[in-house]
Amino acid sequence: MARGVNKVILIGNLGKDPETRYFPSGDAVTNATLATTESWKDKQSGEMKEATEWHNLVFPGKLAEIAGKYLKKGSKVYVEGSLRTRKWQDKEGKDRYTTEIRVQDMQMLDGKPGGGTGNFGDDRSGGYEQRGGGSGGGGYERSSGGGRSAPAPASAPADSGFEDDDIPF
Amino acid sequence: MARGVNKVILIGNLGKDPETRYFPSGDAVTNATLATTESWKDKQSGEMKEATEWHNLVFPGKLAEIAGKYLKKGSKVYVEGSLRTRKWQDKEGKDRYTTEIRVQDMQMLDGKPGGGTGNFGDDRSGGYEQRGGGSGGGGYERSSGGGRSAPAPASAPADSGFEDDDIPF
Amino acid sequence: MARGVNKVILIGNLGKDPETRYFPSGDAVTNATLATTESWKDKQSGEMKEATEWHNLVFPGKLAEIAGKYLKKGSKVYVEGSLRTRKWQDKEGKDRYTTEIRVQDMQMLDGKPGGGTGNFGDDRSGGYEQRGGGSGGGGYERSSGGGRSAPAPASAPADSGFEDDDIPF
Amino acid sequence: MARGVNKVILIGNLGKDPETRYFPSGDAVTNATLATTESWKDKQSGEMKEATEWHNLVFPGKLAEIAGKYLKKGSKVYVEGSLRTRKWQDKEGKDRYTTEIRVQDMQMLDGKPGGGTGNFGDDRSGGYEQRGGGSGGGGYERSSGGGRSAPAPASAPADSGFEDDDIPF
DNA sequence: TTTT
DNA sequence: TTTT
Repeated sequence: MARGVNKVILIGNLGKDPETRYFPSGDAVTNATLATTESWKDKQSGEMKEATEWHNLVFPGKLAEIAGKYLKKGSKVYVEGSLRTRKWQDKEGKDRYTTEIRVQDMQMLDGKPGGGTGNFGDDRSGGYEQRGGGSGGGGYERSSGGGRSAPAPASAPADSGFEDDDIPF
Repeated sequence: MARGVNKVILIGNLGKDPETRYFPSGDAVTNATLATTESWKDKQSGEMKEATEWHNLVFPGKLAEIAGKYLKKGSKVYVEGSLRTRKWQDKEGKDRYTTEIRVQDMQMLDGKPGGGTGNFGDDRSGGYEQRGGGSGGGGYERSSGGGRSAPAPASAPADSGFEDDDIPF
Repeated sequence: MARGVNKVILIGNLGKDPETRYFPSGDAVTNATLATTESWKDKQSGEMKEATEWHNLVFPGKLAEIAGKYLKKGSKVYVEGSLRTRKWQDKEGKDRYTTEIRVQDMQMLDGKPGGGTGNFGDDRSGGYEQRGGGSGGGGYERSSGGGRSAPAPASAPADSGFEDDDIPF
Repeated sequence: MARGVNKVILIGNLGKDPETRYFPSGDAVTNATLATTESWKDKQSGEMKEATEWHNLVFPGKLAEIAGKYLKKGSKVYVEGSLRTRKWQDKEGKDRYTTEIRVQDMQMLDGKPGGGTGNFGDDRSGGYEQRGGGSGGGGYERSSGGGRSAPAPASAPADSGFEDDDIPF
């Protein structure tokens, strides 16, 4: 449950290759930075201005592996997630805060590079009567099935899938 | 998987009490209509205009039961879902189409009436390391468990976890 | 003003070339259909299923011209807008209803074709101190100004435009 | 124009009364903090956990005045905006970063207290044929008309209407 | 640090 | 610091 709504939707490009770390538990987490740029005409000077915003993305669980595998520097991606401000200490022991986007859904928007444009996340835009666990799982099986290097990934629930134990992410 | 994004976010009031139907399978589906109103000043006349849009909501699975139980005519609610246009035949056998919002998340926004403001849906805005099944599951179990009249509903995944108590995310 | 929230976010591909109509007033409106596809593994059979949803897009005002000019069959696009169900009469004079997405923001997601990936709409993600009226205006003027074939479109507010007094909305 | 999408949607309660500052230019900016809370059942212990996320809201321009006037500690509110990470220096001159939500639309969700549930922002969910300039302005006129202290605010564009100088927010 |  |  949640009291409130905490939702972020971003489309942008990754600033560098994502980095994946593994916990002792075997869980993975992938970090990436995503840029969104906006431009506008300055009211005074009339000249074009531009500003880029950098977002810290955190891909949990299965998305971590997908992101780590298919995304790279420059990748254009749609992500949906929630905001979380994490507290940490700098070298002097002072409290610092970093706001991150916990990704819950992602969709690759690049045209081709072995790419595909699958939605990787807990997207349940779909049916509810006869589905196996979120609208995600299946697509990936299809695309990755065969154990090849998966040239065209599809999608997976962020963390759904009760019987999805055969899903490789 | 999904190729593309199909997302709807609405806040409005229900036009009448929701109606819940049960399938032979035991699954429930609740239908409701939600109004969003906008007003504007007419350019020509300068007078205020107002238009109300009615949305057909379909609550699948567990959300069906929650919606049927806690929502009523006039309830203010936040819903997140996806669009689906359903084809059907009228009496003359002609094809007709109705566009519905398949609700995946909902949040009651009314103040008090036995109410609460829980997020009922597959909201996973939250953690992924140590959670019991999406931010939804627990709350719902808690609130509905016991079969009482549940004065303070909490939340439930849209279509996840019937057997979610052991799900590691 | 609006009482409520009525928001739609879609990413998909156009089913055919958009069609632009002009009103006597000179205002343009462009219609297009956008597909979002989802797939899932059938619970019973275990086989992959797939369903495509078609959305009726309506681009008002300046977006109409941009959409008519830069989008074509197959274009991948992000749109943000609101739902509106329009009533009309069929040949027998019977009431029919069609639900459309009134586009307020759009972003082309295709890689290259003279394209660009500009956000065309009333995106004001940006500054507020020194802007001219929505982060859009400039881009659009820039890209459309001159009447050239505008190889690299940029963006325009859906209905901002300080000097937009000729726009009927 | 914008390359990318940078969108945040929040529903929560204000942690304290908003604070409004005025620039020499006369422009106002209001700051507020908004809490979103989620709860979940701990995987291990099975007990309920709860975490609250605090968001720094920045209401620019006209929204600043509305927020400063109608919102207060505890107010439940819907906001839509974009993320911006602001750089600043602490006492030691070290770079620090704070992520804020630049509010572009807001909607009060409290029932009554002098309140109203108007959408305050650049919501253009609405018509385009005969509108006066964004779905915002008008509503407010209506509700505030009379010059009273405006017990039931309505709505206003976030940053539209330069000639809206007659609009009291 | 990305993209256009 | 809010809310339930």
